[in-house]
Amino acid sequence: MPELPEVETIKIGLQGLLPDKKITKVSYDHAKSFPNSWEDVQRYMVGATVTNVSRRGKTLSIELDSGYTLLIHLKMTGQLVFRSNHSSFGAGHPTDSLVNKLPDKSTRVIINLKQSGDHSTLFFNDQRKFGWIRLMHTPRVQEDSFIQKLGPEPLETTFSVDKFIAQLQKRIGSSIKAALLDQSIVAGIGNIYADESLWSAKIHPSSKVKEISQADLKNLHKELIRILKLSIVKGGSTDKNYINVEGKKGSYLSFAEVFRREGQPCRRCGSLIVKIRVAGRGTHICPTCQKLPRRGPNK
DNA sequence: CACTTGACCTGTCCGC
DNA sequence: TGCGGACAGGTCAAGT
Repeated sequence: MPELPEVETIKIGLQGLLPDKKITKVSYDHAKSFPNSWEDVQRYMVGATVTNVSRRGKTLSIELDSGYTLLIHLKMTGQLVFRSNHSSFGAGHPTDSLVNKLPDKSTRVIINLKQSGDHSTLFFNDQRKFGWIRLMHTPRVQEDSFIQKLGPEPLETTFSVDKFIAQLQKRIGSSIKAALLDQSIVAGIGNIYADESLWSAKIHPSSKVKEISQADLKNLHKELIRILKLSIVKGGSTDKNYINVEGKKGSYLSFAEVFRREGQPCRRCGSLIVKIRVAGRGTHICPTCQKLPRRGPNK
């Protein structure tokens, strides 16, 4: 579910909430959502204080002063929601807020926190159970195979056009959509931002990487960065499940040009947006703006 | 080897 | 209203 802008929004939220809070209790049952042993959780997590929160691609890290780190991937339906139990702590939440309904049947992990007398709770909810939290020794996070495979961060200044094009050479025969979704090419792009950036750059998602001109790839690089930044400003995209740490939805989708806009007019040319299937994923395009490079229909 | 397709889960929506 | 099937933003193993 969450892609880079959503995870970044969550990271920013947690950065303002978690550091200096001490973990007092951890409740969990589903082994796949949180595979660490009860003993390890007691030893390295309970009693530890949060020192930092960071993001790499779609992965979040919550660093603890015990020398351990919680590595978190939300996959499709994961949510991290924070609730302060201290009544004078801000205005609180509306009574019908999702925040007040937690825990619920999708809650996989509950982390209780404390800071100078103020109690709070971080809920990890995940309807489809694809997401995970892993407690690991901090020095080993960088060597973790999942983290190691990740490509460059698209919002870092070192992510140049040349870097982007060089990365894409690794998937030269794939469709550009499959290449964008490959986390080892560029970290953090998912279905929404792949579709949106390809529309902006007027590239058909089924185009093979090798068929796309340098000029178009250069443009795609620019549009991708622009869109990711814009989405972060808008608090990310909420299609069905995504909410931030306060339980609030993101607003980027109201700015989306193609994603979930099938049947509606393209804002550039007026043609109706259609939904097709590329790289096994639902894919939204403007059939007029995004033409396949020469040769007939795709596949 | 390069690339594509299911499987992992649960919930929802759509057509009959 | 009920039921079957398709589909959902991610990733990896298995398949071509």
